[in-house]
Amino acid sequence: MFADLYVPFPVNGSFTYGVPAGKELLPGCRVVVDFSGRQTLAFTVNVHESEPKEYKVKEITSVIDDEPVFDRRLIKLSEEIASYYFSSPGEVLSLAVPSGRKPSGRYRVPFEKSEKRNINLDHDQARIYEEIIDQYKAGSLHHLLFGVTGSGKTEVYIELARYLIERGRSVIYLVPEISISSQIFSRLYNVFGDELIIYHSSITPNQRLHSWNKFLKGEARIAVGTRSAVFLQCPDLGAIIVDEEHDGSYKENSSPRYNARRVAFYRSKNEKSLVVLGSATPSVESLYAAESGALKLHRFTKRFGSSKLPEVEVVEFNPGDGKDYLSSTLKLFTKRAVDEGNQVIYLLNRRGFSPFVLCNQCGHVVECPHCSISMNFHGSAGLLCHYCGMKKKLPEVCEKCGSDEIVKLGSGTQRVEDYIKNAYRDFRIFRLDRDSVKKKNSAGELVEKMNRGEIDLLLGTQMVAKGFDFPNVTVVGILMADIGLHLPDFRASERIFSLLVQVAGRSGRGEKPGRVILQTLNSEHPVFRYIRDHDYYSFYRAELEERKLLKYPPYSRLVRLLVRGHDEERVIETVNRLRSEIDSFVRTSKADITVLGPASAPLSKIAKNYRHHIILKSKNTEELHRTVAEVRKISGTGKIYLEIDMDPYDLL
DNA sequence: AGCACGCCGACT
DNA sequence: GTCGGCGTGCTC
Repeated sequence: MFADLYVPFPVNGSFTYGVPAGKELLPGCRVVVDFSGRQTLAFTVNVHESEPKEYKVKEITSVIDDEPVFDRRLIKLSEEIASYYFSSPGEVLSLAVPSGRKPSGRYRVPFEKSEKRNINLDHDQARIYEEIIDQYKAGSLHHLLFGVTGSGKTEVYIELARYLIERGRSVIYLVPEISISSQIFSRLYNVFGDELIIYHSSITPNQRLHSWNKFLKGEARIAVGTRSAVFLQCPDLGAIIVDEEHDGSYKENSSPRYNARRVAFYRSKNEKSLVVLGSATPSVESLYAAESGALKLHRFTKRFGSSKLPEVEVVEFNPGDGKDYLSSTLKLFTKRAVDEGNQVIYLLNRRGFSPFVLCNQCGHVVECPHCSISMNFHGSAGLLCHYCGMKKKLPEVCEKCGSDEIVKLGSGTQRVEDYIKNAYRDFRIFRLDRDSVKKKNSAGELVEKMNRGEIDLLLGTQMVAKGFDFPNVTVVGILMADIGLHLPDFRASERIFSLLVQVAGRSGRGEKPGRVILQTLNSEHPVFRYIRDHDYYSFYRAELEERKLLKYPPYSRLVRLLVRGHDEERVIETVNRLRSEIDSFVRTSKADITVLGPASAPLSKIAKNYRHHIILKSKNTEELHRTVAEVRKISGTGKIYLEIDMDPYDLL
């Protein structure tokens, strides 16, 4: 017996190994083999009796699974995804299939199970639910739910899932990475109980395998998870729901650089399943697709029940470096809200104390020695690089001129936490950011404390913006709305717009009306006007106009070719060679492709790697693919690496 | 991805 | 004359 295997390396095609005598092996099982001198995991795609003539086969070292953990559908999907993203099927499979060896460990839900709650859809929700079911029966598989924050998309997802599960089908419910701390897990658990599995990166490999198998066998019919849950196997896939579909965390940031949203459409094509995207701020691409008819658009006209959208006030405010972070308007509304027993959320989208440490004499900024990034002051933890994690002590004198006038500029959540604890002495204040979460299970603890009303003011980074549903929050303060708006990236406005709309939407979700105070250095900026007016469409139109002018998505497709390495000269030499290779291919093949660069990437150095990139733009996906396939052999040699990013999320 | 093979420069 | 840089190709 022989087996054709995919190995988790960027190699094309499968490799044939001998099955040990007396061993049973089925396609879909994982094995361990010696591949060019290394013991490696491999994936069985085919078992047969024909011995290869041209080479001598090696024998499989060991078989991991008695029963298959994937089938033909996942093999086909991994081939499609590999070819779209310039990866290999084995690499996709090693990402898709859990790495655990023995399925074990029930996943303990970190929350209490309440009795199953019946959901009553309101008029809007019921209308949209019926619409989707009708269109689904008529053969429309692709849908976009567009509803303001708090309009109750979740209930529609749940009812759709229930409809499909009752008909013996399975449902995958994707959430952004950040929502691990959100309440969606307990909410679904309360509806579906043991029919639900949870699948995200912070459960152990063996737990992942356990959940994978439950879903594979149909013992659980609904799976909620992050990006990689899009690959879960089941007997009959009914739908993939992509909540907060605009979110960047659906895009994988290392090879294979897939976008789970796109994978959902591949699966839909192969398995005839529904795809339901949903957002209060749909990505420009998705709304554009809906307008051109590729997706069915379903609009909620208002918030769920009696709650109204919060009133947004844009306040021109300059914190004047640490003198004051709060405008009098924000202070006023905050105090009033807490006095009335309500809760307040402040967003400050920057961690740490200060993003810059510099010398007042010569202006020298302390940078990470491995990245082209200023180091962030984190109080007693010293200096921290937010890109590579490098830590360093705060220098007592300037590294350059020896002056002892070291100043810290700008402000992050930790510094502002100190400030507001002083400003509101009797408030119970909680900080939520990556640094505070690391310490303890603060996310779960936070949700409980917020629900019990033991927190008056929650301050945090973008983590506070997503997935929380606290009915007593009536005031949201956005402390420095400008942060991130001017990043050199074509999606910068879109990211800030959706972040600010999301956080604004945390306010006034219950009976009481909500208010948002948006503090900015430039209240004239159109993005803030759109947010104030809850006017997604004007934002969208303006953004489309810009994208059209610059031929960015959705008017083109992008590929980013990034060359990186420790030796900058060789990086530049390689990227230049790449460019001339592209030019000559584009010239001879007459491909309709715009080539930008090479240029140093905005983050010109990360973790000792210098980064230079070339951007390809085209309407023609096939020509893009052919061009990249042709030039990728100019890949890194030695310690120079070429990263190919199809449909990049950012260009930083 | 990792590794062996193989071809041209500056050196004990 | 060799050591060693890195470009090329292979791995069942």
